Amino acid sequence: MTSDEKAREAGQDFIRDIIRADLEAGRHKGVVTRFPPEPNGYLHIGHAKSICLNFGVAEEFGGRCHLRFDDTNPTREEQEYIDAIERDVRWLGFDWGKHLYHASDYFEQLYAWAEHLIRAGKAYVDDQSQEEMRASRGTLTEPGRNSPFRERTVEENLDLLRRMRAGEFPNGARVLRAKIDMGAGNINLRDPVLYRILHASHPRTGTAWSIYPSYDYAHGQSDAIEHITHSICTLEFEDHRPLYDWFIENLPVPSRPRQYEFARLNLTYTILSKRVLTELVRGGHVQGWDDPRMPTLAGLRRRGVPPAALRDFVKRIGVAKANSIVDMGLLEFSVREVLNRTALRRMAVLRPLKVVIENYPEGQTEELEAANHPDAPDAGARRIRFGREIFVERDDFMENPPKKFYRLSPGKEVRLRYAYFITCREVVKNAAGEVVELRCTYDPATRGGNAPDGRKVQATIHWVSAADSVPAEVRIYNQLFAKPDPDAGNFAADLNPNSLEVLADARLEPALAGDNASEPVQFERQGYFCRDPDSRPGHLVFNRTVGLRDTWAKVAKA
RNA sequence: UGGGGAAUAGUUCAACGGUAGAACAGCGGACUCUGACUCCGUUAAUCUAGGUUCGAAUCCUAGUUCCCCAGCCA
Repeated sequence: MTSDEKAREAGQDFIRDIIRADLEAGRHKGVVTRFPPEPNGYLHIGHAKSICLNFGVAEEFGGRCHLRFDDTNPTREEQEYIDAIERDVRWLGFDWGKHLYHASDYFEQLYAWAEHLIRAGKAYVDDQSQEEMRASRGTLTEPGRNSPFRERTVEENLDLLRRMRAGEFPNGARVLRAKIDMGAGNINLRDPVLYRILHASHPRTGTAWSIYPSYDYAHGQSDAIEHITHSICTLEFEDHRPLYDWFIENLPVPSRPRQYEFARLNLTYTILSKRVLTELVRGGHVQGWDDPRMPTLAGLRRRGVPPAALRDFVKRIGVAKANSIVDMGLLEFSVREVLNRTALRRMAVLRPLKVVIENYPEGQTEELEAANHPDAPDAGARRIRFGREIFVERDDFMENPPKKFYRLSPGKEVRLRYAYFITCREVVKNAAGEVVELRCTYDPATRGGNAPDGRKVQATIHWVSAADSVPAEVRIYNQLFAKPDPDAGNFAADLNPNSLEVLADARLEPALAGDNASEPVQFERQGYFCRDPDSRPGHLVFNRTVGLRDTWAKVAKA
């Protein structure tokens, strides 16, 4: 596909409309975007929306997208996060090529521009304490007051800034502020801070600096240095745009980027806030950043969500300026959509119920053929061993079934997938009255699953051989939060106590012990699963990525 | 009560003065060796009130509701 074709196929959101118009008007030769994470946490699905937008737009319009770390605050940034972010962006399917940058790459230039602003009388060093600054900033409805240090001479400001840089003052002693308008309705324009003193070691610049630029001061100028054409960010930065523009207009920057804002992603039953996700990890509410219940890319990956599903999801939700909350069900749809096409089929019994086939000769076994993917003959088939004793799913048997229950019950005949028709003859219970075993008979004429006499069964159920299946632990994940709109301010109260369900006694068909560990599989009639890295020889662990759509569950509930 | 934004089916997004459309969800049906997949059908929306216009979701006016901003976080 040529880039013209790609551009035509590009989505129809307002960002792409703007870019299309800019290109047609000749305002830019090409489009350059950037994804600018701060390395203070792991990326989550909300970032995936931004990554797909920035990299997607660049690709569609034949431009490029930079990965730039917004590493201006060494007190909360770590190398671990830098590594994780690079890994996650790559995993999502995007490549920044040689365009890996850091705001810290520009510290020297940013500093030079700070002196430039001082010389132009547009910045000054303020000695007020943090409390004094807060008090003089005014409120949402009242204007602020000018700092008593606002009219220092250029020489004094230059001297103080240089000594700030040299590390002569303790943290918090002074800041460099832009001289804009303490009476502005937009609080971001009330002499914002450009530099603060931070005696902290930076992952990249070490202890070379004792002052660090603020986001507002660093971001736009970094964009300009990289010749970013469209600087796409989220809605909360909308009222920073006048400040973004002020710096660009008052500094001799090499290009003229423009900022555009879109609504960040919100998803039901989860919280997309780095602060909350960090607390979930640090507070031990989850096992780590890659806990499969986490909406982090690392968590989704471990859960078995394919990157293609995330990209599909992002395409479906669109890009707009209205705050919204996307139904988690839509993500699940995208996951099933991709996995249904790609995942090989296997049989696994999550909650085993033993079945003895009374008329099947003792000691005899045989091999039956099962398709790896019924809709994709190219995927081939594997052979599975059948014998006198098998396991079926407990949920597939009911002693006193309601009318619409098609599966096994006393006297009822069903098909064992790829095997035989069996009929339930007897129910064996323990002293507590619990069903512990089913005695069934099979029809040898139905080998492979078809009756020569053409008779039908209402249900086909999955099974595994008792002798040949392998034990496994299966982890079922439910929503991390019990409410569709958990309170980020008090998230612990809304946690779902049943977000993790461990099934310790599952039985898998043996192929699953040998299959390529990273491949997703469908456990027939149940859902999509993947092997968890916790697996060890002799102890397999599988994660449920997402269940199959379950119409029966709805019928049963009604 | 300052500044900045946003309001269209249950949800998310289109429609850019000319028949309000899609996806997901829902409902009904067909098919089926997965109660899956697939296919068919179907319910369902322009925040309110005025105005401009032959014609308004779209333009104007007034209002309503919701979101963001008072870090030396990003």
